[in-house]
Amino acid sequence: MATINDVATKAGVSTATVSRALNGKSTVDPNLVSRVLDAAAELGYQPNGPARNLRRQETAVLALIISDVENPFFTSIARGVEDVAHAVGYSVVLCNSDENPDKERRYIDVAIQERVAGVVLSTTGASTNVDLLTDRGMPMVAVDRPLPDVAADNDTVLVDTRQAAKEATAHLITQGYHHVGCVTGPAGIRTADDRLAGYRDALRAARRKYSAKLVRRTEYRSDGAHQATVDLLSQDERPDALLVANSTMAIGVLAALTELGLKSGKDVGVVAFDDAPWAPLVNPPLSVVSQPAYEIGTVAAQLLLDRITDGTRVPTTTTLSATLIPRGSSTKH
Amino acid sequence: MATINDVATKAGVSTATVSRALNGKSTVDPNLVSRVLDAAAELGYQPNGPARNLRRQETAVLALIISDVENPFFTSIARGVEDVAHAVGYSVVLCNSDENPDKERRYIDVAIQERVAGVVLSTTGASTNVDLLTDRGMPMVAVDRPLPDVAADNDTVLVDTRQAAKEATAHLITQGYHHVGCVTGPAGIRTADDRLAGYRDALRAARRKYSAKLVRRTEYRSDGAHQATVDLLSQDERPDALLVANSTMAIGVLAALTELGLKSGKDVGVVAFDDAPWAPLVNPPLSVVSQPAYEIGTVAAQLLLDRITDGTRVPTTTTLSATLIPRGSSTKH
DNA sequence: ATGAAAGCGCTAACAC
DNA sequence: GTGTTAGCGCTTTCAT
Repeated sequence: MATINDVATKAGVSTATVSRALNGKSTVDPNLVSRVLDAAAELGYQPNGPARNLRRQETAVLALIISDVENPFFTSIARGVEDVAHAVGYSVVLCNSDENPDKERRYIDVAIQERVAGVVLSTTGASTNVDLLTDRGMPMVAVDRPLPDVAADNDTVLVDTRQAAKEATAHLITQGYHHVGCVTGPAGIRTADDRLAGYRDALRAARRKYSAKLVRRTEYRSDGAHQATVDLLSQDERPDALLVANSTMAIGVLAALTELGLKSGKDVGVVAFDDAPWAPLVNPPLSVVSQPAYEIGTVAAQLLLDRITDGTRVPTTTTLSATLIPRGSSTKH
Repeated sequence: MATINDVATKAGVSTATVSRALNGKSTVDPNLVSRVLDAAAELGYQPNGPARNLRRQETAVLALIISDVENPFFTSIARGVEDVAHAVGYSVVLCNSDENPDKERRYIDVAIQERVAGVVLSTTGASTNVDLLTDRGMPMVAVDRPLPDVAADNDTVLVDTRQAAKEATAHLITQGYHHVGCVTGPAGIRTADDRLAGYRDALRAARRKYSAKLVRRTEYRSDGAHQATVDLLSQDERPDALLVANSTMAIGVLAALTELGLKSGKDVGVVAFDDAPWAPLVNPPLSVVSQPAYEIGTVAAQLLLDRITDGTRVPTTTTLSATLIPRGSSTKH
């Protein structure tokens, strides 16, 4: 593969001149510039990234570590990050941690080793090595889920998911459901905990008693939620409505209801987090809590880029709000 | 950030020994090994990837260039690629070309510049620079869509989408629909063309006449399909069934039917490509052509890794088959 | 404005 | 088994 040396020889100039011409740095004689450009084109020259990065001690790539590429919420974040990054010449590498602390750890190592310019991280929260990042002053921003307190003191972009969960639950209560239950993610995952907390807030505000029997916690996955729903509804004390913590889970919940011969809305009120594209299509249409995922991505990317250029700026926490979109699945008729 | 030099000094050995100890190459005295490991741990040493890659002239990262991160079909492919790659210590960077030739071109450049070990590409097909890849012998495999003939002669993993489209259309005809229409992607995108071809095959086999009035081609997006559906159904000669080319489009089609007060299955038979997780949930459940997306990914990754280790192996084309899953949306009652 | 040369951090010959 | 050293391809002083 052609190197800068080949180009220099072909153009009859020094490598320094080639470098300058190609990067538009300092001033180079226009004649030489075009000679260099021609030579480069003829040789099909493509700069060697690793060499350049090694020398410059910097890269124009951001790492985005998320927990599930198959979840539309995270892919929307990804798009937001990408759009902002690309606009200023950065590339984004997407790393899928699969809600698995080991994979997350591994990707953090990769990010450090590849000396990426910064990372956007949605942490699983459990015993990871985020401190590796913070310790060496790697620019980074946490999204969707804050870092464990130890690390703290970094830019963060969150959604006020607790408040949203409270509103969604209150909505179900207002709609006349008497025993609202909750299907949320594993303990320790911040969003899962917050949604549960918001759910409890609403019960308290409405003077309903909280019962652990109406709550299930499982992986943020369809099948876990499916099982949990069957389980919840086969008890004596069964819920007549459910707050569901994300759209992947909602699929499992709705499938379970259908199997059990129950109609969402009429028999069991349902509100789920995340406005998946299919939510309006099911029958009845699914009521959702819509999170500004794309915006999370754009804001995070912007913060990250800012921090890369100015490492001293004081860390901020941005909290975006979610909106309840009531549809048929939260009305009895 | 600590370098190999710091570790060497701290451990009282040469950098070569550190390198050997850390990489498990050749044999190093066990005592020295542990001294090195301790020193490295104490310093929080993380190897410098670019430096290593520059020296080794190789990287353990694969690039996966797909056209839509938000499409479950592609994210399943991504998972397949990832799982195989990770098992052997490779990282995967996901690049979203957004069905945009410019972005695709740009990502191909990035892949070359970063000297990735290989690339898995689902090309938009239009005037791209894939030849840059093939010209310099970059290991690569095309998925979902073959490369333009010029480039050719590389590993390819496809789905027999034409055959599947034919079967799906035949199924609709068998179910008693008389005027089957088709909503597919833009001309030039191979999968879109093939699905249309399969549709025509089926019409021919059933001795139905083909009418351009029953066909619409739009972006592989929900809103395009929405518009197309409204358009198709507001003609005099209107279809009573539709073959839809992917699940993103299916969302638009189903939304349009609902708006028009039409019931899928009963009023308009529908079969869509890709078994999205929500497909069984809509009412009636959506009949689909299920493509083995995850398997496309695993096969492609395996082929790519093979080729990386043995550049001389003769290129193969693997064609996987899709399966029709009939559900309620393709029955009149 | 241009060239010579040093050096980023690492690995792999090559010596010993 | 270990150390010395050259050099991967590039950018960037430092001269001129």
